[in-house]
Amino acid sequence: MYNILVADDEEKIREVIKEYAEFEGYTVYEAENGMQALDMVKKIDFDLIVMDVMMPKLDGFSACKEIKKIKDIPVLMLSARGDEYDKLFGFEIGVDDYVVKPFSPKEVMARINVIIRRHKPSDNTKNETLVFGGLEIDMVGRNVYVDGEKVDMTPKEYDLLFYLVRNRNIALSRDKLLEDVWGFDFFGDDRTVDTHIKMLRGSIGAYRDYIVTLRGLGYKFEVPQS
Amino acid sequence: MYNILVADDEEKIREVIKEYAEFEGYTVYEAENGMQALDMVKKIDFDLIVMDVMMPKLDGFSACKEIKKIKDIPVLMLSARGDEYDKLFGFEIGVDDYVVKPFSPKEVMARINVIIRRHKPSDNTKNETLVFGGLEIDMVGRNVYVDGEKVDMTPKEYDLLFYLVRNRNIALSRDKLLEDVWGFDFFGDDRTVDTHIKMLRGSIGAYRDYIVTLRGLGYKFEVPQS
DNA sequence: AAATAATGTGAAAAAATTGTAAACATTCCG
DNA sequence: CGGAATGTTTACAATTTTTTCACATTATTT
Repeated sequence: MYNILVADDEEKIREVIKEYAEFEGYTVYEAENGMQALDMVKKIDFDLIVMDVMMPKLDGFSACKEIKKIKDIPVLMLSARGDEYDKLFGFEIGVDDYVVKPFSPKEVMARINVIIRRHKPSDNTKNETLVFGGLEIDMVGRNVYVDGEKVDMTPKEYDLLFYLVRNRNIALSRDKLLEDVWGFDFFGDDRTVDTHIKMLRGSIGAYRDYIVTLRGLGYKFEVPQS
Repeated sequence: MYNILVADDEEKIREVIKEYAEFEGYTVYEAENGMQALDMVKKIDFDLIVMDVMMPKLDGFSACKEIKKIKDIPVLMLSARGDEYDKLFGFEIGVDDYVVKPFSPKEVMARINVIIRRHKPSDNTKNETLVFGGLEIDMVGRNVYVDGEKVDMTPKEYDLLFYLVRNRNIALSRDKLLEDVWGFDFFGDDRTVDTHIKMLRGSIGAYRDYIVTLRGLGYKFEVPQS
């Protein structure tokens, strides 16, 4: 019924959680590190990810950050220590809950149940398409309609548009866009953003000026008044 | 903006949470026991309830159960022990999160923020706008309105205005302005500031004298008392 | 009131930013 | 493997913005 991904480099930990979760009817997948988790997220739709902070290749926090860019999947973080800074940082980047090792499997399961129960109903709200005049945006289905006509775009265009729309009415610098849409590991040129904005504007045709240029800064999505 | 109810029989606990929460902009109400909390829930719409398990008259779990019958308000439970049984029971009756005493106020605040953010999906539609008479300033969206009319400005004008407004009622020397708005690496003329003040005053038209000249010093933003 | 100093203003010169297209690089697929 | 699609960089023109500077105006001091 529900798919769970358990990402931890310790096999024992994965085993324990898997056992408990499968007993409660979840389908459990495993990943050994953050990178692997990230790859799996791209392919499979998980309902929850249980992730260790300390993992080789890509640590839990970074993996979480990247995952949140792709899909809105709740994350339950496991940590070896109850370090408060870790916790605070985790909550900031969108971790939904936090369990300190050594943990009781029962508690972890209780928290998993709470998170899933809470996350599911909100799906109803998320399915809606945002409508800005003749520009309709369905982020879940990755569809964009211009005057009722569906338009195809490149992946980056979708990502960029969705990010702009999610953060509409907010001034976004090129750096911010690069960091959040491209990823922390992008070391390219500022102007790449401009090129994609150009293409995106081309794709949304008549609504091209919903994407406002903020000279000396970057861009923002804003529906013009009246 | 958000209303929080803190229910605990220990005044000290209530105080601490109240202090932290008010600092973050929440409106905090207090209840000394479960029964009082229940009564208040009937009258006031809270966005979150922080509740102790051990309370006179009506304990936290029972109060939570009763409250959930009336309204769907998220509950963050405080408990003296880290008793696993308590936790499991709490999650079952709809407790959203669980913090064990003694807790760190910062962690509690982080959890409060997470729960509220999750329950009320952020509304990006409107930004906080500072209003000075007919001069409205939305720094997040980089918008400035003069008598309801949106005005376009150059990057430096925005930066300068925002800086002046952020530091309103404070005398700012040209050097200070150059250092903070232009950057430490600007090696130009003092008078550059004057030119930009001139342009800025032009842009905000009727409200031009909200930017006050301080002879021999620099400038400041100050709304004149009629 | 005259002299002095500081600020306001307009316009030209200098600098920076952005839109765009095209070249180049990379990834994705069959 | 090879071609198509996508992504990135680069170059350049058009435009906007910033800075400077000369002079006007205003305020302050003597």
